Amino acid sequence: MPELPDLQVFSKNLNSIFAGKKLLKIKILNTKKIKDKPEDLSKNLEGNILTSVSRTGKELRFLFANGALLGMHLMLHGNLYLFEKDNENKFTVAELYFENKGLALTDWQGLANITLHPEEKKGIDALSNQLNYDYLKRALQCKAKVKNVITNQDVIRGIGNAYADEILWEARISPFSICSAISENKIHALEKAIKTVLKNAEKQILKKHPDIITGEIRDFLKIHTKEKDVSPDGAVIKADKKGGRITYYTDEQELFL
DNA sequence: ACGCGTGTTACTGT
DNA sequence: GACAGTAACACGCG
Repeated sequence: MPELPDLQVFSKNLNSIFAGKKLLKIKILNTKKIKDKPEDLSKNLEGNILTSVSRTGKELRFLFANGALLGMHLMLHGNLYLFEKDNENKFTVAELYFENKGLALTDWQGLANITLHPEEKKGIDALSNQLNYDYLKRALQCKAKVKNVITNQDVIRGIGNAYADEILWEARISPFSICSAISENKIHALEKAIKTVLKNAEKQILKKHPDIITGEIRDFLKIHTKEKDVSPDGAVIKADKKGGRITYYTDEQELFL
């Protein structure tokens, strides 16, 4: 369920809890989406000290002192739970037993997963300094719709359906705009909106739920919510649904064709 | 009760 | 090839 700002907070909190601790055991309970063999995971990770937990795109990364890197993706429904001795959570995909506490990854669909040594993806993280005007300008040299491009993880990593709507409203760009038609001013606005929307969301989440490591907080979203009928400036919020995914937008957003 | 909802991949269609 | 759209994954929640 979570998007980048949630994951950013989770990674900080997981880092506080587990960095410097030794992983005693890793157990895989659902192998459906896990390509690594359980014995390979054990061999590479068990007995090693966790150096840090970080986030890149929508992926969490557990770096160990021996250089091993474990990627974790929560997908739509992944949840993380701490446990003391025994994990009793339903739909557990994997369990990590650290010396101080256990961490369980659950997902009723079984789609959340972990990957040993995840490959470097080609997209740039949404909060990276490399995501500047020049990069966006180049990325937008195409005929696709802007929302499809900014949620394409091969272009920008970390922006999902909900925050894409928030960002495009903040930049006052219609999600249906054709990328190559977007003005330079609006590309600058888009760059700024990506940073401000995501960073502000992280701040809001930290303020209300400083210790959170799972779930999603989005009660501060301005546009992508069915709770609201109008934008902060009073424009009617419209919804466009396709394939079970909803795009929320208003006529305040300039449409480039 | 039943519609919703976040991500990714694989596939079809234009 | 470029781009859009949809199903599948199979539950809890209100």
